[in-house]
Amino acid sequence: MAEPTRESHRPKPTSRDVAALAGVSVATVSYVLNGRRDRRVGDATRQRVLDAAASLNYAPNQSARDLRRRRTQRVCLVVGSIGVPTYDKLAEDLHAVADAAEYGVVTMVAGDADRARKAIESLRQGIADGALIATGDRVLAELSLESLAASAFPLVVLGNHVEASGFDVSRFPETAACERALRHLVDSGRRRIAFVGHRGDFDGTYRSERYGAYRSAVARHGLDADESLVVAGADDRVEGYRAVKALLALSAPPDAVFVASDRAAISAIWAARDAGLSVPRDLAVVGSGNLPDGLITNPPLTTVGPSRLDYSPAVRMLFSRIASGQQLPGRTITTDWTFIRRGSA
Amino acid sequence: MAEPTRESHRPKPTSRDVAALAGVSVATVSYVLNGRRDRRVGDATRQRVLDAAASLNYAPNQSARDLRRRRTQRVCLVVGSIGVPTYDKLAEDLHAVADAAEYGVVTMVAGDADRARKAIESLRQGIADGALIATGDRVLAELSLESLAASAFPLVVLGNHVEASGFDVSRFPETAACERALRHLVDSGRRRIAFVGHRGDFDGTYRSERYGAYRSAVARHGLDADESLVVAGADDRVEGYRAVKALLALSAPPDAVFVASDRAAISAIWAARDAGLSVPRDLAVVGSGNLPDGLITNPPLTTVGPSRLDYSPAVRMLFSRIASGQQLPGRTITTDWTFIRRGSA
DNA sequence: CTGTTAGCGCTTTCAG
DNA sequence: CTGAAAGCGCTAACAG
Repeated sequence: MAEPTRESHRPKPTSRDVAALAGVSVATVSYVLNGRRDRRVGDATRQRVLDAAASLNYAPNQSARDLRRRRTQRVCLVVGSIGVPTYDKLAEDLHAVADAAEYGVVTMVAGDADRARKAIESLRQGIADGALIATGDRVLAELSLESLAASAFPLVVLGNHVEASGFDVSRFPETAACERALRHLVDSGRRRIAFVGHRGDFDGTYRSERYGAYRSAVARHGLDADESLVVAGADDRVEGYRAVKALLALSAPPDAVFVASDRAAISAIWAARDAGLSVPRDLAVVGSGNLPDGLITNPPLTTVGPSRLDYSPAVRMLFSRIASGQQLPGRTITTDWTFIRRGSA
Repeated sequence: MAEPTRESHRPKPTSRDVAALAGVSVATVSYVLNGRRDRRVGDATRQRVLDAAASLNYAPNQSARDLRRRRTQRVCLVVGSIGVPTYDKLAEDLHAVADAAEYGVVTMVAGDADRARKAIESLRQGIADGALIATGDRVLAELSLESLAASAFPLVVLGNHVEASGFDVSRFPETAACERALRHLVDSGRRRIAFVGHRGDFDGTYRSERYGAYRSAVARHGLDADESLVVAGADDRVEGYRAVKALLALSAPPDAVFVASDRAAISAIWAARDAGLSVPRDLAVVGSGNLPDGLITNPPLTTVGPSRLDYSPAVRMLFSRIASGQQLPGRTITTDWTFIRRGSA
C-alpha cells in the first residue's frame, strides 16, 4: 500500500535474521528448528526463536541445508511416460513409503534415451538421495547406469533385461505367461491372431517380450503370419479402439487379438461389440497388465500380468539401500507374470 | 578387486579435484563447464578441463550450484492425485514447455490440505523457481497461499474460487455448463436424475460446482429429490461401474445420471448396457471433463468440459513470471466449460 | 544450555 | 585469458 509503484524486493529472511531478532546465535536457531533431542535448548530461548521465525515468516533454505547435510531427504522416480496405469501405481506405492519415511518425491519423465540420460545426469548431480528407474526395457537398453552405480548411488531399476550390478533390480518376466496365453488361443482353435502393440514394441531392433512371444507363437504353431495383423495401438484407449476397429474391417479379419495393454484390450472388447461381434466367440481378446479395470468389462478381460500389482518390495529395496549407506551387492526380485483367464478368451 | 572386503567410499569428485587434475583454478573449471560466452577460455585450457572432468567422472553438485546461483532451474507441479487424466494432461503440457526452456520438473502429490501445506512449505524453502498448483478447489479452500505470494514466488494456481493476488489464476468455471446439461436432461423428460460424484464432492461443508449445479437443478426443476440417487464413484472406473450398477438395481432406478468424471461416465454406459438397458433411451448419461475417450463409446459420451483440454496458457503464465523476476499483478485466465452433446443424453 | 567457527561445493566479482 | 578470494545459508564440531 505504501509503495504500490515499485515494490522493493526485500530478500528472504535467513537464519541469521532469525537469530538476530531472537537475540541468539544462528546455531541455536538451527537447533531449535531441527528439534534435535541431543541438543536441549531452554524453553524460553526456544520460544523466542520460534516467535522470531514466525514473525519473519522464515523458511530455511533447502539448497544450503542439502549442501551442508550432504543429503536431500528426497527420492526420485524416473518413469517412461505420464498417464500409464502401472507407472501410476508405482508412483502411489513410492509416495506411500516416502511419506512415511519423511522423504519427498520428485518425478521425472524420460520417454526416450535422451531424456533418460538427462535424468541420470540430474541424479549424479545429487538431486535426490536415491532413485527408482522405470522407463521400460526399451529405453533401459540404451542406457548406461554404470556411472551412477559406480558412485554407490542408491538405485533400484525396474527392468527385465538389466543385471543387478551396484544397484537392485525388480523384474517382471512376461514371456512365459504370454506364451501360455497364446497357446491357449491356439488350443481353442484360433488361427488368425492379431497383435496390438505399443509404438515402442517394434522400435528398430528392439522387440518387447510381448511381441517376441507373439512372433515365436506364430512361428511355432504355424499361424497365419499376416503382417496386417500386427498394428500399434496399445498406448492409448482411443488408438486401441481404432486399431481394432480397423482390424475387424479387414477382408480377412482376425479371430483373436493379443493386446499389449489392458487399457487397449478393453477398447478391443468394445470395438468388437460395436461391430456386432460376440466376445469371445467371434473375437477372443487377451490383454496385458492385469489392471482392476479388466474385472468390469463384459465379458471380463482375460489377461497376462502380475497376479497382484504391487511395487512396494522394489520401493523397500530402495529405502533399505538409502538407509544402509553401504555399497550393497545388487539384489534382484522377480515377480513372474501369470496367465489370468477370465471371460474374453 | 583389490579390497573386496571394505570397499573404500571415495568421495565424489568436486570442481577442486577437476581443477587440480587439469592444473587450473576452480574458477576456470566453472567457466568451462558452464560454457559462458562472456568468458572466453583458451582452447587448450578448455580441453584440459574437459578431459579432467571426464576422467574423474565429475558431476557438479546441484545444491551448491543452486545455493550460489539462488535459483534451481526447476519448476514444481503440485497435483491432487495420481492417475487422473486432467492432471496427466497438465503434467504433459508443463513438461513440454519446461523441456524447451531447459527447466526440470518436480512433481508433488498433495491430496489433502496437510500434504498441500507440506508442498507449499517445500516451495517456500526454495525447492523450485516457480510452481503450478492444481490440487482442486476443495483442498485449495483450506490453503493459505499468502506466505508464498508474499515472497514474490512465481506461482500459478488452477482454481475456480481463488483470487489472483500475488499470483496468477487459471479458471475453468463449470456451473453454467453443468446447468445447461441438467436442463437438457429435464427438457428431454428425465425426472429421476442421479449424481455420481467424487468422494471429495460432498466433503463436509464443501460442495463442488458439479454437485452444486445438480442440487440446484433438482430444486429448481422440482425433480425427485431422492438421497439414494446421490452416490460416490466418479474417482475410479471400477467404482463408477459398481455405483451405477447399484443405482440401476434400485427399486426406483434413475432415468438419467450425471457423472462427475468422464472415466466413470464411460463405466456408466457399460453398466447400463450390461444391465440390458439402452443408452440414452432407458438411461441418459452425462459425463464431465471432455476426455477423448468419450468419443469411442457407444453411444458417444455427452459431457460437460472445456472444448479443448489445453493447459499451456497457464504454463506460459508461470514461465513468464519466472522470466520477468518482477512482482507482477495477478492475472486470471478463464476457460468456460461448455455442454457437449453427443449421443448418450 | 548456548556461542564460535569452519566449512559443504559452487559461482562470480575483481585483480592481474 | 586466468587466478584468488569472498561468500550463498546452513549444520555440526568444539568450546565455554
